[in-house]
Amino acid sequence: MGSQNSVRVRFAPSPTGPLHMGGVRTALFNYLFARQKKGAFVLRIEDTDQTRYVKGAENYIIESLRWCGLEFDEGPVQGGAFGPYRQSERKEQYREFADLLVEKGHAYYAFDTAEDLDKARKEAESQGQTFSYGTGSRLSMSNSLSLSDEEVKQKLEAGEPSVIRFKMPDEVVDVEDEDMIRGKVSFKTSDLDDKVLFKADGMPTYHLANVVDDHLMEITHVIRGEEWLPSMPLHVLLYKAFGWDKPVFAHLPLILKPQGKGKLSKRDGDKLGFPVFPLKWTDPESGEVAAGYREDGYFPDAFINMLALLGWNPGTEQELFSKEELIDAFSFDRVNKAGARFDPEKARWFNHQYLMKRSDEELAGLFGPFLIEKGITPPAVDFLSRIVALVKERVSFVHELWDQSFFFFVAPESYDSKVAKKRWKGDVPAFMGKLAVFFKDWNGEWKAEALKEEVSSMIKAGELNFGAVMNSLRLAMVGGSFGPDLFTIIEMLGQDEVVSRIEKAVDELGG
RNA sequence: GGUCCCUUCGUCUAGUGGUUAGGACGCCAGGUUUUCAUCCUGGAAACAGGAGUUCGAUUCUCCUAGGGACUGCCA
Repeated sequence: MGSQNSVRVRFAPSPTGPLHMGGVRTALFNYLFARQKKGAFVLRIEDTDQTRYVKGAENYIIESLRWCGLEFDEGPVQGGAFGPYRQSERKEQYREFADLLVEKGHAYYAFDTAEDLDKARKEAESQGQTFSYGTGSRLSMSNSLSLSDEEVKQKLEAGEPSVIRFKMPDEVVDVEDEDMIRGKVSFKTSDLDDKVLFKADGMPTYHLANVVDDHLMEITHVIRGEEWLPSMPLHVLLYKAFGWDKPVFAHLPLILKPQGKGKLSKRDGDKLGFPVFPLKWTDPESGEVAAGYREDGYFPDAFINMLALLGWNPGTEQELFSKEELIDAFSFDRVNKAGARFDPEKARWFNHQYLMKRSDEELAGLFGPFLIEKGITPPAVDFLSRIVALVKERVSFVHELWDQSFFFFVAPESYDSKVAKKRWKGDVPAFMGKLAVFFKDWNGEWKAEALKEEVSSMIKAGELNFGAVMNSLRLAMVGGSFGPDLFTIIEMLGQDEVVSRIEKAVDELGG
């Protein structure tokens, strides 16, 4: 076992495309556990299937985890004492372990072609059954158990393609394991088949590679998705066959789609308009683009917080957790067994909470590029920060700041007709003209409070409807019935701009 | 079909034999606000069904139903 029993966990994705948010959550739970136990978090790339390799996927995975703030201690980029960290680079070692199993009588060679297997499956299917390569059928297939030693030797020497299969015990035994999340889980070997461990192309399958590497890398806890639960007994048997200590397993519940049946997929995101991937991904083959949380404006800590609460809860009413708090509070016995439906609305809410926590200065800095995109030169940081402070509680994303604050940068181009119809009538238009003059002639300090006081007394003196005037004035300033405190806007806009906007409104809406 | 896993408000969930079944998101209503948003208050909303065990089941057991995963020389 590992030196001084320290915890070592790994996240072992396959570089077959962008990392799904479910994968990110798996990485997160591994990370939280490792950090809490002062252990190591390892990234291992499971690229034993050359046919499914997708260019850029590994990079994407690494960048995604970095964006999420899940830094690992060992991995393909920075290396470590247990490298290499790509299975393709560990290729040589697997054959010898597979052979070892054959020697020990726990595995055997099989020569059946893909066509043979296909045929067997179809045949079984036509009889309403499912073909299983295992104790009941292996003697009727082509392998080192059914063939004579001579035949086997001949085939092997002739270089005939062959795979190595695990030999399930002939006697029925119960394979049990204590899962950190599910407790006791048990399978009967009679229900299991002889899985391929080593492929004809010279590469191991996931099952062999994962067990060998987890052992060699001294992984103490295997934390992975529930989709691996059915192969748990095979892995347990593999550890036993090798005579190795097995790690502790934890199978995480799945993340389900917001509506309908099944697990969350890319299609759900397209359909309901939310990302399924941490980062934007452009498929190198088709050029198809998939949205990412980062590009959609989510903060990484909000994303992580939301993910952590999907399947785990602290048992208290706290919902907002920093990464450090998560590390501290996380526990497998508070991870749910049932799959969790993803709720895009709540994801939004999390982001809103995190946006509110950000300082105005930081948000102003993030807002700048959006202004430039609109052709506006961002004002000084302290001024932009004041604007952000006024509107940030109305948005969930930085990019939404524009819709709530555009009027600080440009005069409204149109006026909400419903508001105009309701407010801009009677004595109001004429009064607006007076207001323009009033503001123009104002000699005092240009401050919200003083201006408000003056305008209020003017309204009273003229016996006008307070709401109608205020809303009309707002209409002139922002173009509608929204936005922060009116006189704060007026103060920030400045005397000339305010006068010009009122004149423009009188011009367009009538005076 | 087979194997395994799962089942509390629409959703995420608390609950570990006796609770008015709690919180959050969303939704609705009222209040605050010159508007909108925030905020505050309130509201509707759940133990899948059936048998047991028990003085008493959301909680324990079994069955049924439903959901999910797996069932590749993919991971």
